[in-house]
Amino acid sequence: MTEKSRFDAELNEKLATSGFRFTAQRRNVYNVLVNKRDHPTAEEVFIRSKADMPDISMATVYNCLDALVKCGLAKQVNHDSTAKRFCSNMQEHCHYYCTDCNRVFDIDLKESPRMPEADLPENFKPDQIDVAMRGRCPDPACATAGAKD
Amino acid sequence: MTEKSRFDAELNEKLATSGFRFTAQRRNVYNVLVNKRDHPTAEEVFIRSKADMPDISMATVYNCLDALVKCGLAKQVNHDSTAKRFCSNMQEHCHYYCTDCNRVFDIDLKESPRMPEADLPENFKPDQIDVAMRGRCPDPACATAGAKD
DNA sequence: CTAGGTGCAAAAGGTTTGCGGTTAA
DNA sequence: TTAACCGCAAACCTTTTGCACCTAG
Repeated sequence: MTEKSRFDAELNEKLATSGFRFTAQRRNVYNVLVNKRDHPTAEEVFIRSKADMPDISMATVYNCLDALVKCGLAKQVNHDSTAKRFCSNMQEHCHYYCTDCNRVFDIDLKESPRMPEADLPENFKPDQIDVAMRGRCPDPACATAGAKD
Repeated sequence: MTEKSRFDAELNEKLATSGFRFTAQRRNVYNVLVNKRDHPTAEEVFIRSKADMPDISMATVYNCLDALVKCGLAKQVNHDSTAKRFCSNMQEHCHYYCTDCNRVFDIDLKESPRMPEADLPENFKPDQIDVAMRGRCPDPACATAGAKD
């Protein structure tokens, strides 16, 4: 099986499991997310998708992103900004938001984030714990940006 | 000093420190945030503010919320939904998002969230770590909502 | 064949901006 | 006195929706 057909087969299976059809647009959008994992906004996905598929529409990009989130191939990332961003890294990780350049970085975790039972009021039982960090990133332009604040 | 004038004095000082003026609208908006700490959206703040100040405008509510965030009296909370929410609890705490009723709960932390140096790539130095949890809240309508999913 | 997906255009949130008048300091 | 702030309305940006056509299964 070629690399390309394996990509398609895996995407197809995940989509089908959640009752979604496999379409060229969904493959294209998923491909965009996987190829450059920089947490693009829907608009950025739209622009990149048009490179391979000039007639794709914004509404379809939203539809595709929604389907990918629902079938477990992508996650929404909620930044401070208004537009939602998308992440195709489904491994356990957390996000580092650069307060200077606004980029979002994936940070792998060596241990799962834990929330001691003792800290939780009775009957709060989280399914999921997200850790987000804010600070400057190592890019020299940001790391040395102190003066301009 | 009465309770009311102490509230005003503290607000005034925080605003002044960041170069903002003390206005009746800002007092009103801050009062709304402090009185009911349920993480309202800008629109909800607008509605509640109008109870005491019927002529306040939406643009002013945004301006006031922005000033309060900038002078350290409130924080933005980024939910999954589109509208930003606001939190006047400035103590270290984390947020629990009920996946059923969408309410946001403050959870106090007994120890600070920590991120072992070892987990961070070189030169990432977070100023702030946010922990968010998702799951059902203890409200009976949510806690027993499994069937309808 | 047909339910689900697509493209388009219009509408619906949510937030920001420009401007003339008002006000805190 | 005057820079900052207010209210209003229009603009802007992001996301959703309605509809006629198309296509995967």
